[in-house]
Amino acid sequence: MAITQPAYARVADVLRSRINKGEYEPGDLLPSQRELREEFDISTTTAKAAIAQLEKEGLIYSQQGKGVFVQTTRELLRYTAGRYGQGRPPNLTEEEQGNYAYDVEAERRQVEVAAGIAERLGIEEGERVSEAVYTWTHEGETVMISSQWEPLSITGGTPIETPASGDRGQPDVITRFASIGIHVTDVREDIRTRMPTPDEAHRLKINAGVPVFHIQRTHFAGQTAVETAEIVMRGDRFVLRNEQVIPIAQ
Amino acid sequence: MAITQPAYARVADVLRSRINKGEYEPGDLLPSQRELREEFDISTTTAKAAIAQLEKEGLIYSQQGKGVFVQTTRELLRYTAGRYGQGRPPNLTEEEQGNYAYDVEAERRQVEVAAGIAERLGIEEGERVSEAVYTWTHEGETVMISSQWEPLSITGGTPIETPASGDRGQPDVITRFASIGIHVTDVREDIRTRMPTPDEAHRLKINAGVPVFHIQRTHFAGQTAVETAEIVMRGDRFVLRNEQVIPIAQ
DNA sequence: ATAAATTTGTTCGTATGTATA
DNA sequence: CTATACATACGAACAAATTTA
Repeated sequence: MAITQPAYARVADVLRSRINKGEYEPGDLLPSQRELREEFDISTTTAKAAIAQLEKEGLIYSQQGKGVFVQTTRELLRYTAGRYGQGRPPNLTEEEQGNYAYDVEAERRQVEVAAGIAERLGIEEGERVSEAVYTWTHEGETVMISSQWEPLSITGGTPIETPASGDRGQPDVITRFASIGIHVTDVREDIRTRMPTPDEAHRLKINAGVPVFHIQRTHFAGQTAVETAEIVMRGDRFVLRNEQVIPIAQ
Repeated sequence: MAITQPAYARVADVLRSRINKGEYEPGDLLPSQRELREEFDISTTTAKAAIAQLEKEGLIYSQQGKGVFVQTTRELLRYTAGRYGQGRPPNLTEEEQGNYAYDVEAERRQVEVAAGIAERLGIEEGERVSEAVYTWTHEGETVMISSQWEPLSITGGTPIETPASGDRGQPDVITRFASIGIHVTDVREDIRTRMPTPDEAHRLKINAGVPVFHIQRTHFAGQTAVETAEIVMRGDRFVLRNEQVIPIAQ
């Protein structure tokens, strides 16, 4: 039971319902602050507060000099779990295949491992690891950034010492390690969601009100961690899909 | 190359670095707006802008009359994919087991199915379905809300016509359907992240700057969808974990 | 190509309301 | 009851980005 709603909330409600009814479609320009002042007989401050409210909800975003727009949420499909690093899922339509056409830029170096990563790899802090930083773009848009670490005690001196990008730009950890006789038995992923850091928001050109997926992934060969990665994905461009086949007998 | 940073951004940077350095810990009270005005020689507006910036990043939240606090991010572990509806994962520590102690409140009714849900169930809009709405609480805190639909053309007249909550409050779809001779073969989940709607923010008592996981799950028996659900989880309380076992032979 | 107009971004100051200690 | 804290709201001015004339 709201006693009396603040003016900015009332204006936000009206705009939100217009968006939900489709009066303003994704990408459309919303009324300017001046128009809101006149239509609702409110001050600049209140108009800005209404805009800020809908920005926090991720419904709209504003651009200086241009105006306020309804968020677009073009989604790419991405498979989680066993699908990571194993290329595209099977049986995709042509349109879906386009969604898997990434461009990847990579930077690779050898460094001393930081504490948190060392723990995930089960090695001592300061040990040498290969580090690779990837930037994934789709249709000119940066949609994902990731970092990857592998202990040089495992890959050092082998042909896979330097992490490589596969055909589709997707570094296939399992195949790479298999090539030196190490068979990955498990992949674990912890998936979180949060708002981007200022740096991430800048690199991913994320609009206000858009969260990110943050995935920590580790490949295991038996009890030994052979690779771990941090993956940050735009929350408005990805759907993580899990498909699990249930064994027939209980 | 930032030419000159706005005053509010500079203040936000200082506060953010204090939080990251641990000078303010989760739950701690930050300086009041009056103190910020004095410390940084800024106006009310600028102090509020700095606070708003860090709220958008999900680092802090404010409470009228009390002050501004560093966000706490107590996490519950939750398994995705095949784990849904199959109880707790095995081999949990005592602490982790506590994380699975949910209380569930359920409302159940029979309704005519809406368009979107009908499509996912592969039935006609307006067909009769059972609908169940669950509210999941953990230590007195609402952490998840979900809705579940099953076609009455499948379950109507059977002992499982009314969706039931299992031992741990987790309705076990696979076991329930098995009891009437229907064997679930696949579970599909599409996982999205977004900011909560005002209604969700209210029901989940979510602080500013905290996104939610939004999961659409469907259970299939062969080609037939037998159940579908919408699940909304607090993004600051859940980690979705995937563990995938890789077959030995390629 | 330039200038003017439009729009959002930043910042100031002030006043009042509401929740909490 | 009082003081403190954040929330809401008004008005004004200038800056920065963009569009329009």
